[in-house]
Amino acid sequence: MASRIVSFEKIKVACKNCTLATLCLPMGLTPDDVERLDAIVKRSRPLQKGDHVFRNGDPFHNLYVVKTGTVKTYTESPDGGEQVVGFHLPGEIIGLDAIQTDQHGCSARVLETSAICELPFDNLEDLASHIHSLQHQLFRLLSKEISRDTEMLSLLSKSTAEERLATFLLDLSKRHQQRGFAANEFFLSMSRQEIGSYLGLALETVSRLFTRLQEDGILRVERKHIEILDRDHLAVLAIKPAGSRANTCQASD
Amino acid sequence: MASRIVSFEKIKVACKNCTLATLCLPMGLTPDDVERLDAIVKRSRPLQKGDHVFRNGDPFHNLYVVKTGTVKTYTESPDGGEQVVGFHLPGEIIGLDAIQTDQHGCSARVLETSAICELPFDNLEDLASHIHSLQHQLFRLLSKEISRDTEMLSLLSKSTAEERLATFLLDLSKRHQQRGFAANEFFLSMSRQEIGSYLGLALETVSRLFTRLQEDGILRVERKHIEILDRDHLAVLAIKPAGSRANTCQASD
DNA sequence: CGTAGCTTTGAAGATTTTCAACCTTAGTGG
DNA sequence: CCACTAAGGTTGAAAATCTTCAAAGCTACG
Repeated sequence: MASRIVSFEKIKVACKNCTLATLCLPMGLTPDDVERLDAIVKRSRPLQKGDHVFRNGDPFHNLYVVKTGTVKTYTESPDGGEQVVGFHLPGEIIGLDAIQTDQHGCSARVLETSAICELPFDNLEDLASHIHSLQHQLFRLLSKEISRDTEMLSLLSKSTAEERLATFLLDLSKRHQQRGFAANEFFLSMSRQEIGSYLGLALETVSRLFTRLQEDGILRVERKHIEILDRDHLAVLAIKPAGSRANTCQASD
Repeated sequence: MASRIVSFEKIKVACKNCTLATLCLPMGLTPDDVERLDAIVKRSRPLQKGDHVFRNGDPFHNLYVVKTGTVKTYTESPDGGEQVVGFHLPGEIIGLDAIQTDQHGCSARVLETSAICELPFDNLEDLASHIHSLQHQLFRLLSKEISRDTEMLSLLSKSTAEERLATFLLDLSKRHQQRGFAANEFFLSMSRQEIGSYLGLALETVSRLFTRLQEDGILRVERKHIEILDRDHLAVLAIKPAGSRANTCQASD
């Protein structure tokens, strides 16, 4: 009983191997459990820019953890165009939407050379039914993804182009920071077009906004390199755009 | 072993009591399991139009199953406005996004007199770690919610007002049908404003679109009563709006 | 019957998209 | 080493869609 809960440090070490920080950091796992979790993780070869992690329609076997690099997930329009539905940074898990159908409902492609780990879901499920805290952690993980999507949804249905881009940049910044990178300076691994697709804007609109934010002294933009100069100002734009265009209902009571 | 898997019929009967068709129908549960599942469900009193199921910030204890009626979930803007993030029909489960934070991240209010069941999540989790198929079903449930959100996200970032409304109506229609109601004729329990908020459109735009779809012979609209007259045409609008405004990327390979 | 709330409709205004041209960067091959 | 090309990015002007503001109509409910 005394050593039932392993220290965070030990978990971190164990997880450094499996890149499962996301999964196992906040749990109380025994060393034994960690070992078993570690045993089911497969490290895949590094993927090159443009390679697919999985494609829409592929049978579902694994969840994937982004170890390094960036992954975009997207759906295809009937006319062959891509609709970006997410960008995924190191430590994030993708493929969660496929559990339901046993088929991947979108495609995932790496935006730069990336390392991706595989998590065979059947094994994970088995393990979860033995390790209660792992089960709980998985529920939380799925729930978190739902929260993220809901937030994004709320963003897209409410806001102006400016608010969308500001929110997008702050979100990216936060995620970089959580992963131990600089909060106010980072590289965009995606193109203006991909950002536009994700935010529901034309690529020209994205470009113009970058220019404007730079003119206003809020950002420094140099192609894909972004520096946030005035974070507070950016945060204001993210909440209330210049001319507040309100699609919200006034409370009815 | 012979009677390990209970028949669908028996499950249906058991579930009629607890409105858990969504949860237990596709599973292989023993009669014993069903009983245990049934035992943790609490039937709440009927809620009146405008009552809250839960509010943003409430501590998370239960998931909720809509038994009859309609529920809207929404977040509040700083300025007091409401941003609708979902409409929920009988058989659907709400509160899934709160697992992660132990707090509800949005509010839920019924749009008409509704019956809502409570599912204490702690109990559900305990049960899931004993019943493997229940665990699996819960994972699927959460995954499905993610898929739904992703689809919605894809819709909002891509499309024109017309495409959004057409998709919205087809989605509602499908969900009505799945629940055994008429597919081409139903009542909207939400206002134009709420639809607009959900779809990211001004309420006037929604109203105008209803008028136009009626003029085109695609719908019959009479306040909240909707009849779909030309489903195929509506489906075309949902995929490719009149003047295809494309925020999609052309595939780069 | 009258008021309150929702819906419809019109016209003006704003934001965003589209089309088009041009610029920049990086990579390739002569 | 330089010119050339392709891809991505920027910028401008016109066009379209959607929102906003305003007013009037309809329904329901007390």
